Amino acid sequence: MCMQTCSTLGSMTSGVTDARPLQVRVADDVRLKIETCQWPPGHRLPTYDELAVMYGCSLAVVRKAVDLLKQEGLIVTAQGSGTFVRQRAVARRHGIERYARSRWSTGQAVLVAEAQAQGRTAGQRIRELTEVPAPPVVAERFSIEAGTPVWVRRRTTLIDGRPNQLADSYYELDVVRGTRIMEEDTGPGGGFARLEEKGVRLDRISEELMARMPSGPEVAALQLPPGTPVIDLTRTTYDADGKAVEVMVSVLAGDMASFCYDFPIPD
Amino acid sequence: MCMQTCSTLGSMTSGVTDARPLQVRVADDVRLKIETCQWPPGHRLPTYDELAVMYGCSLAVVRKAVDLLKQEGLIVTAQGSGTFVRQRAVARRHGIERYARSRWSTGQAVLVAEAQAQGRTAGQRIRELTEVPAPPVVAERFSIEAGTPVWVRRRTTLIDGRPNQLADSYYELDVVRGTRIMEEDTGPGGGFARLEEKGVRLDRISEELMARMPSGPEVAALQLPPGTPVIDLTRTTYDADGKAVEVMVSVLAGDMASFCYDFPIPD
DNA sequence: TAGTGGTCTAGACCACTAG
DNA sequence: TAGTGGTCTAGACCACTAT
Repeated sequence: MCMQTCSTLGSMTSGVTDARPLQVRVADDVRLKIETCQWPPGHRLPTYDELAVMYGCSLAVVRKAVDLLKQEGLIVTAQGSGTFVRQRAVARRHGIERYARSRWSTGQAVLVAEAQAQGRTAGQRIRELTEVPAPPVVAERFSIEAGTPVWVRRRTTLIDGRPNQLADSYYELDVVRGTRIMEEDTGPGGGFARLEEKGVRLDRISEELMARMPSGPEVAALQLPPGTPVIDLTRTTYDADGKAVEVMVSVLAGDMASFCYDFPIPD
Repeated sequence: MCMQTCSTLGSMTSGVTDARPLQVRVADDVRLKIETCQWPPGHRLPTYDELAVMYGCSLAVVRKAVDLLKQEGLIVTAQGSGTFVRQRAVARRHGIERYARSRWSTGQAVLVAEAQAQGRTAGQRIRELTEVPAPPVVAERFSIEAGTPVWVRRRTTLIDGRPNQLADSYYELDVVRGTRIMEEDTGPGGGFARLEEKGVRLDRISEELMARMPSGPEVAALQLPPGTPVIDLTRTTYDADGKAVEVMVSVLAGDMASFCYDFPIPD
């Protein structure tokens, strides 16, 4: 195999200290090869040993450089098998049409309807159904005292079998008492349909989004590849009187989510 | 100083291999201390040497653990000074009211109006004003052939002096020809005001968001702390005929951005 | 079994910050 | 100047994958 040293890494031979760290220069060079498709998606990179020879550095430096590119989400490593240029996951689009009343009022839950529209399969696993003291974020939106008992429905949603969201839906107790929202299976149309059955007229939704890096446990729960951020999404649903009836606090895998909002220019 | 070994890291003494990597256990323990505010924001962590003694491991393992927490955005390191629990930056909220016609039609640019409303100062630096072949994403939204010449206005926006967004606004040539959108200073009310002056009636906006990790150059341009994701935001502005008149492709620092959308439940 | 990536050690030296 | 975090080396051993 052709294995030649790369002489493009700036002043590596001289002892001058005006260059960036070796690991960064190595990472830059590899990134360039990937971005120019010299190493296309799915391509197997040279082994650590080979890279060390190519760039004339130690294994530890190669590891650091590979770590940097993993953090950027550019490559993935597979123990015993190799290092590969990452195939970007196709993100699922979240448009506001997923909340269309015509769908859930006819028995199709939001999650399932949206997945079907995009040719995917949806699933969910209930993690917990219980009464808890309202966390500050939730209390604020319900305009109640933090710590007031509220009902929470914690679930993990799955797309094509892969967990993609940790979603906790909060309700005031008297809103859900006696409804199937307190049960594992909420029935046709999901929670929204149950609320309207009870006489609550759902009117508006407010969504707030932020991006951040996942914690260790979130990486595990969502099976996140390295270098994948998460989206914190807080969704508040209001009734016709402007009263919040559901607050959903969720964490989504960033590589599987894209959001789309379409709105008229406000006056 | 009280410096005792931590015995909470699972089976560290036994040679059994059923535990997670040392660096992960160390990171977990430190994360716990931070989350429980035993080490509050701004607190200086023990030095690498001290941590190595505390956890009974080598310096390299401590470095790895610290790297993990840096990636999570939980801590920051300062060479020569120490390691500190990160103070979360207060994110700027982006609500759709920032596009209100009443503001820019009276001479206040969107960027400035939004910053002022939140008690911050806004600024911008024009990086480039030129004609380019339309990138695929842009061409698609304009419904033109990719590669067709379009006008682009590349700028870096600043909030409180820190760069927070790389924004490239694209226009079809005959839309901007002869307007101040082709100049550095677009004048009062910004590009939106100039378009309406020309007889274009702006009607709707569509925003698409995705989160990802920044590339090396983006980290530099946006001065991103480690462990900070970016938001890819593509904004398309349509006129009353449903024709796209501006496509803005931008990259925002994730730790300074939060988005809020409020909409009626669709039928 | 050979070869891959992952974990871990011990230690040298440099760059930066603070007193 | 002392002490901090950052870079880098050399090498041992383990866990996993392919053949």
